[in-house]
Amino acid sequence: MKKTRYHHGDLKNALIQAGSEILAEDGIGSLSLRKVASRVGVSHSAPYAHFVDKQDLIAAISTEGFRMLNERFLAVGEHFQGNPDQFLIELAYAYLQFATERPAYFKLMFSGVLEKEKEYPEFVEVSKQNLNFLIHLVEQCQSAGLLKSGPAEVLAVSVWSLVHGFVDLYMERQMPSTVLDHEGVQNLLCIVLNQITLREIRLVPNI
Amino acid sequence: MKKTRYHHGDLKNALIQAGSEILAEDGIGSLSLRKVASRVGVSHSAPYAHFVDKQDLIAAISTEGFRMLNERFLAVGEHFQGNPDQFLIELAYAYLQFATERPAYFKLMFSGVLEKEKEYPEFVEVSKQNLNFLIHLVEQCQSAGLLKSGPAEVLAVSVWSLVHGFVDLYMERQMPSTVLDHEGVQNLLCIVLNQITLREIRLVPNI
DNA sequence: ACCTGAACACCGTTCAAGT
DNA sequence: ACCTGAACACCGTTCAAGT
Repeated sequence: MKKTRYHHGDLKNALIQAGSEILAEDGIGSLSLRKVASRVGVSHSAPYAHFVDKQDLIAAISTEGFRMLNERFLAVGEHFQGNPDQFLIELAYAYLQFATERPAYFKLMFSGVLEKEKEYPEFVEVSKQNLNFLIHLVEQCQSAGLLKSGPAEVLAVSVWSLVHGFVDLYMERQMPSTVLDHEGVQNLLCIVLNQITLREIRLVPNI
Repeated sequence: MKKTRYHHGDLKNALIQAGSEILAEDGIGSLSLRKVASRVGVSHSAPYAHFVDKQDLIAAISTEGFRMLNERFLAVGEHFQGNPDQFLIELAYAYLQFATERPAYFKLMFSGVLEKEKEYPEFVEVSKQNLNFLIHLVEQCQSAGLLKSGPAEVLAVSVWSLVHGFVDLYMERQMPSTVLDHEGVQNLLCIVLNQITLREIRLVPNI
């Protein structure tokens, strides 16, 4: 809020915000420290008072992305409580939706731009939250007879692999157009998801 | 072979080769046109006689990567002819192995570094070959009763999504260490793969 | 046809200096 | 404590000029 002050007040968050905007507008290739700095109206070296690195800024933006994905997961969770069939398909759909609506974020988060993620505790923390939510969801699907029994953690990894792989290949335009044109993305995602379910699940239009 | 000539002879391939080497040695962040040029001993503007862009060079290197992956697939195919159970697990393992042995290549190929892949016909061609091989393999697994029946193309997309997602998340260090330490990567990949098989398949040590 | 060298507009990062 | 400006070593890309 309080901008154009000579000490600015909250430059760190302003830089993260500006970085997110540049990412959304012009893609990952245009995300430079100097551009971020100039967008908030500070000198190109000002960011170094708040981030040790470009990597450090990227870690913050990436963490923000995982937080956004997390929010979508939680929204799905709250909306479909006690209906595991819908749970799984809506979670997958939320994943796909996030990727298509915020492609640059998705790319930043899952394309190894951030080199040493283990060194950023906030990043590790929010990643862990995402996985824990997924494990919890898998457990509910298991007790509803929708998924195989067995260690929920392992099954969560399977579900995540399938959904992430599908969405990633879709974003990379590696999905064969023959199949995409015929089925549509959402429908295809549903069919793919059914490879690991015990009962057939169906796509519902509303969220 | 004929180097240090003033017209060089085969600069285009030499640049691709040098780019591959830099990629393998120092990672994707160090891959610059200028460095590639200096490695083969030409001026920094010489590459522009053979590539319109940095993207153009990246397309060539990326295509090279898909060709390498293709070769590994074919090797698996030749080795395990008529044994669909081994087919599937070995294919997944080959995918994982390629990613771990050539992480920079894997990242380059599947991280959206190449912006408009559709504009590079060789890239499109080799991608198509990969998918066709996978479809063919899925058909064999289907007739052996290892995979669900149904359109092989759709199932191929499912298999690929699962394997790619697993390997990608593993490379991004998003796999929970709890499960990784307990199972081991290859074993976990096998367990994950079993989520889509009708019969249980097991990991075999040799390739 | 293929390559060079200077030039331009960008980068990330550092550091002495200012408030 | 927070920010600026000059400086350095890098980029991608262009273009007139050389062979």
